[in-house]
Amino acid sequence: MAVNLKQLAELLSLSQTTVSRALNGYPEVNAETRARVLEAVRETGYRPNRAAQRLATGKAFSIGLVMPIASGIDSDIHFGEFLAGLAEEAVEHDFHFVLNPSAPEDEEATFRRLAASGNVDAVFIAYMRANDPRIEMLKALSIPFVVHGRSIGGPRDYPYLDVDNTGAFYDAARLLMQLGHQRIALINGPEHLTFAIRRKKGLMRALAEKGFNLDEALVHHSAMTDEHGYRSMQRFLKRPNPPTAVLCSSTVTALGAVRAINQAGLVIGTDISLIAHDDVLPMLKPENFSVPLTTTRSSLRAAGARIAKRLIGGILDQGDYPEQELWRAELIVRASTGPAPDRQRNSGKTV
Amino acid sequence: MAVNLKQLAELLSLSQTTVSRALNGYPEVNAETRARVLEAVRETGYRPNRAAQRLATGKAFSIGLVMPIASGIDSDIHFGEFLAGLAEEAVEHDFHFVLNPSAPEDEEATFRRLAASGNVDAVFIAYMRANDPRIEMLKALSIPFVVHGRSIGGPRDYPYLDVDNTGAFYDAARLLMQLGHQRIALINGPEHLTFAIRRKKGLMRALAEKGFNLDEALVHHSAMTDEHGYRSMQRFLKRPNPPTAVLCSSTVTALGAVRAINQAGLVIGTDISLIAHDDVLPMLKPENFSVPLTTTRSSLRAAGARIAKRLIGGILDQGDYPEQELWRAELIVRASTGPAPDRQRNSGKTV
DNA sequence: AAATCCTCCCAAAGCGCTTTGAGTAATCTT
DNA sequence: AAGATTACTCAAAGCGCTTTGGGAGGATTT
Repeated sequence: MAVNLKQLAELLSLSQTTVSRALNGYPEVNAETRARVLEAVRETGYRPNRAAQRLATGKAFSIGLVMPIASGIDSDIHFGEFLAGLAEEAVEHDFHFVLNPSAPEDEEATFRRLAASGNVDAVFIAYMRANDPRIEMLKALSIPFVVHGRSIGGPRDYPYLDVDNTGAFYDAARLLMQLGHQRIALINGPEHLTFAIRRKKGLMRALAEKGFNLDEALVHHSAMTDEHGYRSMQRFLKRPNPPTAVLCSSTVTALGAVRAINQAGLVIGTDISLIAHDDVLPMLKPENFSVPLTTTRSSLRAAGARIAKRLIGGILDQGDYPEQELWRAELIVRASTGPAPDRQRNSGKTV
Repeated sequence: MAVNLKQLAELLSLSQTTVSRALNGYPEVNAETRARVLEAVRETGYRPNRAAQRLATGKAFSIGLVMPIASGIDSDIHFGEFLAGLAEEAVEHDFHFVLNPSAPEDEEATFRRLAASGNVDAVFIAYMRANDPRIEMLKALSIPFVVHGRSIGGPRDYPYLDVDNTGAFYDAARLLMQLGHQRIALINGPEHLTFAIRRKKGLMRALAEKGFNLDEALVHHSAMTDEHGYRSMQRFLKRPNPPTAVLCSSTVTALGAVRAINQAGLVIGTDISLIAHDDVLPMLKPENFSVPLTTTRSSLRAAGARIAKRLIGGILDQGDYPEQELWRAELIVRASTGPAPDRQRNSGKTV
């Protein structure tokens, strides 16, 4: 059924060498010949045998994934979505994964083993922490890698793809402040993860610009679940001087927050404004909330696909990708943001 | 650095053939010689080159995973936990994964491509539905597979690993009924998935044995999130004749249910009993609930590891595993179950 | 003592690709 | 017109393993 290179060469009355070169884009082959080869490939459905390629090139055509299994980092919905993006792109290029569940304390050994095994050409890491030791580790092992996120502190010259979390939450906060909000709460992700640190920073920056300080009591850090969103919001609302607006690190936490707000009898977009970061989770669209959510949007799945693309491009020496990418999140205004209640009354008077 | 077979053979003054046979457990090699080989392997740290093995044997040493990305099936915490088990075992045997995200409508094409690619020796599937078409599909493609769960209807002779969900919830319900409960609610998983169907059946069976009927109003189906657990429980409690006990399909939904119960001012284990199915999620231990939960326990991670073991064993023609396994869940009684309120009053009188 | 059978080991072929090192014909220099 | 380039193409060597088809030597049979 399946043809191999030898048969294909025979069919074309060419040598294997030439066919191989034609396929792999080497320059020393006639354009016309290359076209003939490509045509034959199409007709026969020829697919190079990966095992043979592996053996001949020494490349593994697979990428390593070290899955943190710490109790803090749940392999949650966000991770699954990201993984889907990675896998989508990988499957396209016929790349495999080596999944390595690893407790944080075994991480170094896991990386070492992975690098030594020759089973992967590159690895991917995420869930960056401040001064994350993994970057140095991977550099020392001199195995190509791309990280999703960025460390804070430590080396600066390493390949990453990150969302401009500071910018996203700065933009969001600024919008809220333009609407007159001053007491802005933050339902953030786990405290030690850099994306959460940066989001908080974005909020602080926006506040500082207008001469305000962040009230630490209005910042909660936790895993990004509905439940935590609910509890955090509830606690905010119980305060003597509750916030008039809230930023959520995920539409998942927003779900809980919205519930708490509704339960308190408040109207979103009027009594309280809410902006969530939208990872573009297929089952949780901000436009489907009872009050459509204003969001900072950046697709996790797209990030996964992009990282896979870079990883694979690097392994295949093809395509030229920037080493460091910072994606800007889009601020999309929907109905969950409105003028701050005080100001609303004011403007009512002046009109 | 890394030795290969040739060097190892030279070192031992043996032929590659003999060394290879010694390593792969062929009988025609002297026990003493084999011991020498094994010793040399230990000393040199020899690891066979997987690419070469692939090429020589035609095996891929990797297993395919078709990840459903339907909006109903979130790649949730349960899936991550299962995957960790799979991966743990796979990494042990140096097996790779081919992750295939696929929408349900593309499933067949995905399987077909996967089977034709020769990139995997076997595939794994889960989230069984009633009359699940995938079993026939995989049989037709004659690619080895193991399913997590069981279909209902359709062929019966296929390899699976399942938890006795009917039995688990039967046992749980029976315990409740022995405690005097008669109105038992069920917070179940998605309605179309077979594990949910079976759990409901287990409850019905226990009720029927004592001449009771299941009140359909006391059964809710949904994705197993905290939020859904909360809402379901809340709705149950609002009913004119609320249940005295509830079964939860996951400790995740139990989390929400417990919250709703507390909020209603009821005491778990006294006013209302609760039994949850415990998948042994590391971050959600039933014994850590404010009132430790009575559970039916069966580790998802262990199931993942077991399936990987069977898949790999089958590929390597080693080890003899049963084709069909039905794991019995343990019923572990903790503090969340107690006598039904009515009966409690009665016994109060009689004592 | 010859014939047969094990037991243990080996040389060599082959898996399907990439890559090295040449080689041929056509084109360009001088 | 001879030598130097250029543009294509090829044969063959490997990559590191498994597996086929023997084959030597000792033990067992007849």
